[in-house]
Amino acid sequence: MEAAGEHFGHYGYDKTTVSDLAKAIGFSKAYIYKFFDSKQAIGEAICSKTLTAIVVAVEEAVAGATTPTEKFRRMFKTLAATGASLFFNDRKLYDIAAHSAGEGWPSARAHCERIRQILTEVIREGREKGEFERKTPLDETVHAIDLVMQPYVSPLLLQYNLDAVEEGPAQLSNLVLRSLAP
Amino acid sequence: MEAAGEHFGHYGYDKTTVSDLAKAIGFSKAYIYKFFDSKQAIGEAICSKTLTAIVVAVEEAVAGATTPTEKFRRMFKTLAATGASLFFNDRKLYDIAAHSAGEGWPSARAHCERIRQILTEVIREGREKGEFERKTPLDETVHAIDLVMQPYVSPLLLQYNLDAVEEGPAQLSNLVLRSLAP
DNA sequence: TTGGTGACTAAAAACAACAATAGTCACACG
DNA sequence: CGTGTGACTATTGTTGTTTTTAGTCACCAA
Repeated sequence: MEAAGEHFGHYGYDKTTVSDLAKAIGFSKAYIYKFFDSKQAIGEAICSKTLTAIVVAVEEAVAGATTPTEKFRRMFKTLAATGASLFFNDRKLYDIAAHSAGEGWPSARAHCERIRQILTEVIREGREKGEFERKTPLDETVHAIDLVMQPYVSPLLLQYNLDAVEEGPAQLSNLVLRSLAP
Repeated sequence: MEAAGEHFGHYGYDKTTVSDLAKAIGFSKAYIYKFFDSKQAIGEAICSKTLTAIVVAVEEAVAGATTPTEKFRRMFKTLAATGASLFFNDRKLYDIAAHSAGEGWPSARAHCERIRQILTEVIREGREKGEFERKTPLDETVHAIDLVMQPYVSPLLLQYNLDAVEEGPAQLSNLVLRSLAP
């Protein structure tokens, strides 16, 4: 896993062979296939790791805020910022994540699902505290906001929205929060 | 232009040569270059034509509604529906439009600009009639809603949102309209 | 039985030789 | 002088060939 992170991050997914990985850890290629079903499985594993880092950053940002309103703002902002940072600083890893999202790999699906869960929790808390309106069905609200965030959640879409990564989330947060007003 | 529409729509941009176009209209290839600076220019021209059809459909949908609220709903829905229809029925033309958006050609930029203008007009009218809130600066409101619609406006992004093309616009319309409530 | 491998194959990538194409230009015709 | 073109080139795409590479398997050693 460590070696894979190194190599994928440095040379990219396509340019690193399973033999390279084997050599790096001093074992034979065949042995690697005792632990991973395929090269793609290795890719998914490190993709998961990468995306989990984003989720962790988002969770920390949310935990660091007090009101649900502020939690939502930070959540959205952090999501876009860490995603963009990944794009600019670890392009090779980003490309794997984008590919993963494009192919609908489980790792990418899980990531979207996690983000959605965090969002649901923030909204739920906001409703409980009376900060957000309660008329619209929770599912509907969450789903709509999820759609709004999608361009910044999915690595596949993020790359087309990099120019809006600074202002976009803030402005969209404002819009969403107006729609959540009781 | 007619021949280009035919050929691009049938065989795709890459697979039709400028010579094909010349042959189709009974002139030499060199003569075409008296009217167009490059093959890309021809592509942009028919791309413009394609995207204009979408704008026209949207304009008609807006004109057919009475209240600004309804105008916005129809605008969004029609935008996504005609875009998706282009994708499924004229895939080759869609691909040109997507490529155009990806490369930032003027034709695609102009299209986004037109959509934004229509949106601005709808919001402005809604504010005048007291249907929409007036506290938020108009520019900010429009820009944020524009960001929300982007995944359905840009052919480049639309292709990744085809699964949400049925429900998405309706749900996002609801969200946006809640945010516009006075 | 658990930890580990070299040797193999089918599929895919890299490459090189070749063909097709975008774009130009000097020039012909009325 | 306006309408139109064949012939040319640099570049891009295609095609067929050779190398790599993902993935398997029978087998070895402790």
